[in-house]
Amino acid sequence: MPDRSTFLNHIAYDSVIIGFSGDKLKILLMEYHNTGLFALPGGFVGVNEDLNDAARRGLEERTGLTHIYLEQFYTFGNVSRHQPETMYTILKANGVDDREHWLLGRFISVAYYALINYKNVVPQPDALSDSCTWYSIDELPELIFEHSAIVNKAIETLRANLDRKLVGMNLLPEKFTMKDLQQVYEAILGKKLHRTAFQREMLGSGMLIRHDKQYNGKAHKAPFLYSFRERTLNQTG
Amino acid sequence: MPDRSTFLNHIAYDSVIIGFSGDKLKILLMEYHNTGLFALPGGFVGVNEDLNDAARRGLEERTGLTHIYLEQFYTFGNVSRHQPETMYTILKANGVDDREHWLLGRFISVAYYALINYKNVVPQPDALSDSCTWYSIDELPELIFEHSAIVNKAIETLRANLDRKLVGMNLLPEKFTMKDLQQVYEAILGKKLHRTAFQREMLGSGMLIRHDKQYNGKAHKAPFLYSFRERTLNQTG
DNA sequence: TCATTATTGTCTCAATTTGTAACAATAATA
DNA sequence: TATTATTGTTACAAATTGAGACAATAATGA
Repeated sequence: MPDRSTFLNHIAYDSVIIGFSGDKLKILLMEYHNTGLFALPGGFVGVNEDLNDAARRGLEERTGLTHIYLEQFYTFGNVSRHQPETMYTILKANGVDDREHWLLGRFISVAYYALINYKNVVPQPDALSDSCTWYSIDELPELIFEHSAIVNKAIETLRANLDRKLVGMNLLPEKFTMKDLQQVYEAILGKKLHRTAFQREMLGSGMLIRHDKQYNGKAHKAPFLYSFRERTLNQTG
Repeated sequence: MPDRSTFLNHIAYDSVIIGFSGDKLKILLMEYHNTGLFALPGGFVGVNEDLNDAARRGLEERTGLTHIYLEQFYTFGNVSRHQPETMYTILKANGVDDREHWLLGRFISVAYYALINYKNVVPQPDALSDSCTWYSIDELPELIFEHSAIVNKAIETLRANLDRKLVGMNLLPEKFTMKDLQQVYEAILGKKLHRTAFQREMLGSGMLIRHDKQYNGKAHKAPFLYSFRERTLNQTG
């Protein structure tokens, strides 16, 4: 249980951890013990810890991965977010019955999104929650606080940032086909793209390296595998 | 002097208030009494106040304007930002000699930028400062905390958002010439644009309304005045 | 009154980029 | 060996962009 004296009061962070599988974006959600309440993974900022470091630490604790694309995108601070009853339910379900607990106060939440290759991840529930699982972006359960709004704004931001190239490379494995890459773009933009124009643009950008072909046992021409020329990570700050 | 009990501890906001005059971007800075210290205008969040409302309230107090384009763009929370000695200097210069004052604690700062027509503004110093003045973006004095980094990131964000059209309309008066508009774009992008291509793009976008000509007494063809088709304001949140 | 000056609005044309389709290449299969 | 389902490349029209030419003015001043 987080201790009041080691964290900055009134400040939290929440992370929208985004993965990609086949054709859909997925998000990591936590479910709290015996409550049926779902939330984004998040945490608090140590009194001697940089804000962005705190978010990164929390992400590592949750996913076990250390070098991850993480970007701060907005800070949520509406009074209506403050739902002490909900938080009290969670605390009580964890054996903490304290009406004066510091977590019942009002918190401002700094929101981040992370992009990861979801096959590499074994989600780790924290002390308060009993599951930490991937959910498809279009089949999310109801979330506590204003976490649904946070997810929506994360997707919106991701869309707007797609052209800055950093996105695809963090959602795919080291090597991938042109079709894989196009599916990532389509999942983010929510629309179909023209195959040959997409291929031309990607090849023309010079950001891809072509490798051997991938023989996948299907009855048609085998696609090339590609990787990104340089991995750019740790965009926080 | 802000009171501890009426504001959320550890949380502040700072605003980069951007105006445009002729050919340069300008920023509002405050100078604290008898200290020679410069800072961005900022403030704190009331215990029952939405974060974005707090920033807007502070902006109104500072400029006297009520309908202003205001956008949250990043939250700064590095430990190195915490400089209690600097804050103590400011407090002491204002007659507050209290080593335990709440403002000496560590603060996370949510940063906003605002776009305004700077001719409409009469800057209002607050209780702690004795001047609140426009400075050219390329002639800023040294700023306290990490306020210089905040300014840089604001300009960077503004540049990235320029294509979303909302920018120019908030930096110019109701009616303006095509040249005025081009100068705003050039000041933000930091580079010259091709006159006729710019004109074609702006006219083609359909976002401008053409009005009468402006006879400015110069020995050449008089330019048309334009206005934006719809004013879009209050983008916070 | 009339040429001069500085700037504006429009037009033209080439260069580049984009949208769309055609087509040949090729792994596996029957 | 023909068939099938893709993939990589090429081709070409359509649209956009870059850069300049040029005519249309407001004021000035001879």
